[in-house]
This record gives sequence, structure tokens and C-alpha cells, in this order.
Amino acid sequence: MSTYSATPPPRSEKTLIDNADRLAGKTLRQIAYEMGLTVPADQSHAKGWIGELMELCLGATASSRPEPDFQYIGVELKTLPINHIGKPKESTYVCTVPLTVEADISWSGSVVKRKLSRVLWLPVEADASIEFAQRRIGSAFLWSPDAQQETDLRTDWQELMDMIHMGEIDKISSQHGKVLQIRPKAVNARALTKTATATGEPGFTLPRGFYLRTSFTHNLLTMYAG
DNA sequence: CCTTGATCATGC
DNA sequence: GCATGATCAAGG
Repeated sequence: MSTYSATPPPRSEKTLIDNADRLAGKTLRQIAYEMGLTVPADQSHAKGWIGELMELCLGATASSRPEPDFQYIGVELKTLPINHIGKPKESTYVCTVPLTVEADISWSGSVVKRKLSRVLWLPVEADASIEFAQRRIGSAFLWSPDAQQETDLRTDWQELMDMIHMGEIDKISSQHGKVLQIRPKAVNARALTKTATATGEPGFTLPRGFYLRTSFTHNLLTMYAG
């Protein structure tokens, strides 16, 4: 995505919020025009476009590294597609699931915890009845997990990672996990990656990702955007 | 209508 | 292939 001018990386949360506030109420078409870009005709071939546009507008820097989008202030950016009744339309991708056994892996050292420790949530209209370019950005809010959310996330993460370390990745379905689930995250269903196995021999399985359930992000909306 | 499993684009 | 940004689309 090339553009006239990317925003400099924010050095404070206030700067980030101020920048996000200036996007609120604007349509994708307006924002794209200001950035010297064109809105894709078909979102099915540009699934991550809104997120990438918002990264440019807000000065995200992490690129494709497993680090927070705003490196100086340790904040992750997540767009949140909202349907016609104000609920999240899709689950939220968090990060890739590590499938090989690694030393000293713990919740406190996990990528899931790091990424979710501080998040700028940016609601975006996503109802099918609204033309893609006419969809508006909503009011962003900064979030950190409260005690209950942290417990739920840690419990799910631990349970899922325990299964992986036991070589049981192929027993994990998307129904595991109260708030955090594991689902495929691959180029297609034939993709393979190395995984731990019960015998300790290397195995191969479909690459997976951690996702937040829509019930979880809906709760965030009611807590912060209500 | 919602969830699950599958998929699209991009940079290394 | 892996990690980022996610949504699509079939079936329950």
C-alpha cells in the first residue's frame, strides 16, 4: 500500500487517541482519498485492507513482526467489524499458534499476552448493506484486560498450549476455549507446518492461529463504547 | 443466524 | 513457510 504520507509513530497514548479520534465518523472513501489511495472494489480480495489503511493513518510500525503495532508505546491496533445491530461480525485474529515445543513457554512470556496487554480497538461499519467504500470508522478505545478477562485468557491459553505440548493439536477444535479459540490460519487446507507429537517424533499439521471470540469483543464494546 | 473451517493479499 | 492484516463461505 503506497501513500502520500504515512503518519509518524505515536510517542504517547494521547497522540494515538487524538489521531484515532480524527478518523471517527469518516468513510473509507474519505480516508483513502486523503491518503492518496483507492478503495478496493472487492473486499474478498482485500480482506486486510482496512487494517492496513488504519496502520498507515495511525503510524503503526511493526510491519509483519510479532510485536505491538505501535512500538514506542507498546499498543496493538485491532479493527473491529460491526454489524447492523452493533455486534462484532467476525472473530479477532491475535497471533500464530506456536506448535513446536519451546523451552520456558509461559503465559507471561506468550505472544498472546503481549499482544493483548494494550489494544486500541477501532470499530468499523461492516454490514453487508453498506457499500464498502461508504463504511464509517467508529470511536476508538484503548483497552487492557481486567482481572476476569486476564484470567479467562490465561486459562484458555494454558489449556490449549498444554494440549499442543502433549502432541494433541489435532484434537483441538474451535470449540475449545471460553474466550480464546484456535482455528486454521493458513494459505489453504493443504498447508503444513511442524508440530509436537505424543511420541516426540516431529509431525506435521495445518498452521493455526489464536482468535478472540465475538462474545469477548462484544463485551469490550459494551464496556467501553456503551 | 452463527460458527467453523477455509481462504485472500503482502513482505520477507 | 511464517507472520502480518483479516473476511469468506458452507453447513449446522
